[in-house]
Amino acid sequence: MKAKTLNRQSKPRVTVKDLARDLGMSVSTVSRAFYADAVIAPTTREAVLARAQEIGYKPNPFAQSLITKKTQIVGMVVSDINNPFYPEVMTRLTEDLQAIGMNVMLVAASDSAKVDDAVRLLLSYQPDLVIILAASLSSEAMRECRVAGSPCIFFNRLSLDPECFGVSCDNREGGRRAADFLIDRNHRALAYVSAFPDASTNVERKEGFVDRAKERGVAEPVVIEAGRFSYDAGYAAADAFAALPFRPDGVFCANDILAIGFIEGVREKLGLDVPKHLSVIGFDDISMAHWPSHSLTTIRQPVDEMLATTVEFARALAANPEEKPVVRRIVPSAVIERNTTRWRMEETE
Amino acid sequence: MKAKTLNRQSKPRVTVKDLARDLGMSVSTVSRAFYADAVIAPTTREAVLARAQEIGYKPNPFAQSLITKKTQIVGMVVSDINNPFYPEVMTRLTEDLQAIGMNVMLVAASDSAKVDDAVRLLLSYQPDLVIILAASLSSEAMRECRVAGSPCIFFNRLSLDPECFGVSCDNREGGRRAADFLIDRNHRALAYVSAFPDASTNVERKEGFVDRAKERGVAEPVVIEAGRFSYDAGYAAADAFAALPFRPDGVFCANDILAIGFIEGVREKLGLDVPKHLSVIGFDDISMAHWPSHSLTTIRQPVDEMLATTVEFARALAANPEEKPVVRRIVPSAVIERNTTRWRMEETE
DNA sequence: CTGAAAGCGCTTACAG
DNA sequence: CTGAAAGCGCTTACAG
Repeated sequence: MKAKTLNRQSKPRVTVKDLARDLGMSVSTVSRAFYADAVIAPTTREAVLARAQEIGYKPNPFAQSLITKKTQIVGMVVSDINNPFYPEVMTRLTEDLQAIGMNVMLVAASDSAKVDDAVRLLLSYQPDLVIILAASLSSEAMRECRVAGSPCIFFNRLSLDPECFGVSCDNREGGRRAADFLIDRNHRALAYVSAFPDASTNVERKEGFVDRAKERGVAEPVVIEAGRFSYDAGYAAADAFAALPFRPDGVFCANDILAIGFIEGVREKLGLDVPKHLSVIGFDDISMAHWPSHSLTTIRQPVDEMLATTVEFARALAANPEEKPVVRRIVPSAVIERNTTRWRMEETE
Repeated sequence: MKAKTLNRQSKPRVTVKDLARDLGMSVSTVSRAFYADAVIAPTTREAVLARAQEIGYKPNPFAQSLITKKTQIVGMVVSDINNPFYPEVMTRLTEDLQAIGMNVMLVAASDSAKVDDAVRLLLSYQPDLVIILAASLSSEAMRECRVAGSPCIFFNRLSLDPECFGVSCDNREGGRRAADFLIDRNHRALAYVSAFPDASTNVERKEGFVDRAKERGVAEPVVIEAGRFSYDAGYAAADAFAALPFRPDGVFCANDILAIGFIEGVREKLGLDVPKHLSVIGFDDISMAHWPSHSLTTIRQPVDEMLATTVEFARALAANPEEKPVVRRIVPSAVIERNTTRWRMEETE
């Protein structure tokens, strides 16, 4: 319920009618000029488009979607903004989507409880699809998307729902590579610093890491629960690390920002040096990771491919909302070695 | 020009007609229930709203805006995503706007040349207003906004255009405080690390800093041109710093991310210690600034007030697009002292 | 206070 | 290939 207010005073927009009158054509013909596969004489189309350009006519998207039931709108749901990985993804995705004529309607929610409300608001605009970045959607909210006819794409963090599209990197493989990297360099006491326990990214990275360690015959990595993907959580996790009955020499953190916090916590609070006393690996390769003060060894997300895949899905869904859901996992880079890891001496066990 | 495609298959949405039939009322009456100041019997309204809730009816915003010429959409233009200050602002602003029933349409453009195109696309959705974060709009683009009847609010970085709203902190005052802080602590050789030369934020911070130094009778601060608001620009600026004929002992950087890059450049490349050899002050107080590894002395932006003011403007403009433009500057915090600054010894000059 | 009718700016069968 | 007409889902004078 909103207050009724005066109409906008600005100059009235130019409409199909205006353009049709100007050209001495019917509105139907003018309209057809804007649809690639409409039947219309090429020369007519050209004339219409040229004149439209001149007098600044563009079809009103609201009127269009009223009829076509297509909005060219993609909803984007964001919540975890602590992680610098997302702002970049968000803006690049937006740009790429704009390039194919889709507009992004942004929905933000600090805590996930509010995500559902936000999604509801979003759905009233009938987005052709919704992309979820770093947020989990309640199954209720997902049902609503389905009813509204807006398919979902989960980016990075995946959903259990088989009805949803997904794009992420192969986190399990990333975890395995982290394990191999450390084991190859003689690390034998491994630990995983775990973030949000329900996030697929966290779970898969952990599983890959732990499984591979077992396969290689190394003691099962200990898991430290940091609980979230954030600097503060990593910093706090240093305490749990200190409380361990032994000191791991190789630590894989759920992502970069967590690793950076962890390293600083370990240094400040425990007086330990990385990589002298322990090696630390992150995940993402955010730009901060290569800053000299961090110089973090990490695994790069295949962001370009992930973005391209998402846009591809978006395009397919815009054309046909009934498209069958698929989730694509893209293999990440090998470990990028910087200054938070090093070889361990061979030890007699 | 787009491809024509099949209509969405999903269940048809429930419309006013459905609800009216269900309630045995006219569509006019049903419609009126959703407008606070429409003439309608309170009991009728209640009945309509209750039933709408039950069967999941919500007015179609496209149909609504076709008539009211109001879209409840605010366009948000973003470009400088290197600066961690913006993601937070972006999401908080989005949340706050959602809370008053407005939806955010995001427009991103990596380089400012593309901003204009992006704005054009945005305008086809006739946003009730557009908020510009960290981007400059060409006067051409601003003219288009005016023609389209979408007023602009510049957030943080201001525009010269007197027709635009603006919300920022009092950057000049911030610059003065930085000068006072350093001078009070016996710094006598001051420098300013300048970012994007056209940004009002940069210009005003510099002017405040320089003016205040002069007022206090200290030698005019030297200006180092870093050119952009980014870590890399700050890191690179260390070279220009080294090339100076003397070594400043107090440096004020245009913002935090620049300061962090500068400090690291100075440490890594020149082997200087901050704050031992020189003090450095940033601007913004991004969350990174209080991380132990940076522990940056800085001036906090009054983000809460800036956000509140922006939302207030947005609300006013939604009610009346003819609202007279005003720019509001909010006084920033005093310098927040951390570990990149310290007292200088009294020197004989 | 309520309802019938016109109309917002478009697209799309349907005829020609 | 083009045009006249109906209709998308709403709101809002206008009558009553």
